[in-house]
Amino acid sequence: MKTSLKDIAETLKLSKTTVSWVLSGKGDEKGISLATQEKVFQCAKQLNYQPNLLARSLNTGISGTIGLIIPDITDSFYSKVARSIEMEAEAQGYSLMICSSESEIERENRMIRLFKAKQVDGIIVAPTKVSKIEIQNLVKEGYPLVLFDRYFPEMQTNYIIIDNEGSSYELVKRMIDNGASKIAIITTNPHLRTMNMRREGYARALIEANLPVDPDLYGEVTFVDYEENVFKALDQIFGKVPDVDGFFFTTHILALEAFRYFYEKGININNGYELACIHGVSAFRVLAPNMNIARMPIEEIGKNAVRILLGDIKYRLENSNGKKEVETLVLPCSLP
Amino acid sequence: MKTSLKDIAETLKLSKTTVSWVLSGKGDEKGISLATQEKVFQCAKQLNYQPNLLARSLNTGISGTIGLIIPDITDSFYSKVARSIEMEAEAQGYSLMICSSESEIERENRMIRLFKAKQVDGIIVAPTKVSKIEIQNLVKEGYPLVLFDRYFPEMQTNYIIIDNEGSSYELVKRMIDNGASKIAIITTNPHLRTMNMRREGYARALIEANLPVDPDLYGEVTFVDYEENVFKALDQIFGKVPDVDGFFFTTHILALEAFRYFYEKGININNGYELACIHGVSAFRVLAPNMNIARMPIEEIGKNAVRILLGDIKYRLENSNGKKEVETLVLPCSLP
DNA sequence: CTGAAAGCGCTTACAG
DNA sequence: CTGAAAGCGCTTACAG
Repeated sequence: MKTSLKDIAETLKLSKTTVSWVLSGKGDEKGISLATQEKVFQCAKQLNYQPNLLARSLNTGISGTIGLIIPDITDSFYSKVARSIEMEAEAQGYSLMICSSESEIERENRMIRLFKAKQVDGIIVAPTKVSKIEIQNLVKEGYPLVLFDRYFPEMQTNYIIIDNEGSSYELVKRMIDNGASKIAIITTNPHLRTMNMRREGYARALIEANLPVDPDLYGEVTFVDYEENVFKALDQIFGKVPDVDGFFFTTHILALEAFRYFYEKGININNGYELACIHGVSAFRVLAPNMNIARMPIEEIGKNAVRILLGDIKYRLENSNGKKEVETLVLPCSLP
Repeated sequence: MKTSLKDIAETLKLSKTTVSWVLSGKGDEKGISLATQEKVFQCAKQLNYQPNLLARSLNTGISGTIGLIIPDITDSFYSKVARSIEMEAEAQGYSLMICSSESEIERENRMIRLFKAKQVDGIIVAPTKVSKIEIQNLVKEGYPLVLFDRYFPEMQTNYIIIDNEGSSYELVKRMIDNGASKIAIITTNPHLRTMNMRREGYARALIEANLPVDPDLYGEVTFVDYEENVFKALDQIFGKVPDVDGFFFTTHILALEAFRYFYEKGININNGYELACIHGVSAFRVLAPNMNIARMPIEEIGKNAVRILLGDIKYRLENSNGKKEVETLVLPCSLP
């Protein structure tokens, strides 16, 4: 049913070699007569020939596919980066396989193994918490790899992160400049370096302004059941510091939940409070038009991830197994 | 560097056949001695053998991969369905390739061709407006295919949609029951059957309640630059019908934009207005806690899409080229 | 200007 | 109980 090179070769009484060369655009280079080339193209079109990319990949060792693993495809940050990566990869002639790890370490490891088995040329991953085993294997094998959003300082890998500390610092500084002095931080997953840095930026801004880093203004929320836990954390903060006058949210998810809290408690958060959040979603334009938002450089992340990965892939092709030195990028957020 | 079946066979002085059988779990069935099996497993583990799935697929004609094409991966509806499909596919032993068509017909066609070239076993697609050529080809070839969200009545395909007319009717009925009588509809892409059905449901509810279907309450927004166009549509409606008392949004995207409008104009939409929307996003819980929302049966869509697709795939394997009759599903939304 | 042959890494009748 | 061989659909030296 499906037509193959062989079918074309047989109908035209040519060799598969010739057909393959013509179809892959090497006709002129290989000095194949225009007449023959024309015949081949004609026949291919007529039989509706579609090359079997699997066979090609098996032969060349190049799949033309890169793998992307993100914690959650429904998270607006990750899905936007995914789109950016898809567009960039496509522009470079690569296709993309996307998988969610669901923040489960075992899923992440499984996905990496799957990608390798499917012979993807390289992998981009926003690693989940403590993910290690398979990422370590990738590093050991010199498999083209780019991490983003999170990274492991003890591992020699390419990575792209945002300037978590600096962005947080700038956000909190703006809140202070606008008059806030009792600024709470609502954060999660403190074991993540990412979150640590955000907390540090927050603290630096406070200290610089001679404000205390008050533990009573620290709201930490476990990620499971975060809906409920955001409420608890806010209850506590309002209990201990009733005149709190600012909130710094380390993620948009926490902020959205907090807005639900404010709404339910009848707190008009857009009046008398300073707000800040890392990463913005469209609902914020309505919910809190004045919130200070550090906008993620989505396009930059996507473009650079693909660029670095393809660089590694190319390098590896040319210097079999040679290991290129890693590239690390700390991108600034755009601030108000 | 990478170990293959051959490497194991050679180190163990066995044939590739034996090794392949053992590793694919057919050792007992083929009567291979436990001693040999043990040796093979040992060696595979030691050499860190990972089968090349490309080679297997080329041989068996089964890639174990299904392709998914959605208009926009950053849209919360589509990304949630994507996640549901990914989970369900994985549970069935399939992996998933996701691509966005970006609502561009040429991209969609290209993606379908790519999927075929990569030999995916079947394709799930939420088609874009007028997409046809390649989908028609798929149908003609009997390629396993499931459409969702949108479909083409003139084509014999599996599809899963929600009950657009019924859900819209129910939503508008609730608004009327709650006292609204001048209900505007804000909609887009009127050439889509989906949107047409939603408008028809809206009209039926009005007519049933002896309310006029007032053209002045009809707000149609082109999808490009919809931000701006939502504002224009609302301006017009308020201009012509100042005492409008309800808004039915046919998509969450339009509603979000409208909330921005209400906010900017200082209209307290949660007071004196009835609201309804097809598909809910988390921000609505804060922006409009009383809005009537028809919740999409995300899990149902995902599960059924995979079930139907795998059914087709299996059927086709067993009856080469036989065409199974198509399955069409109209799922209800859950209503308030 | 064109072709025969080997090989990518698997699986699977067929044979003993 | 195990193996030699063909084949999936390509690409690419090598040869003429």
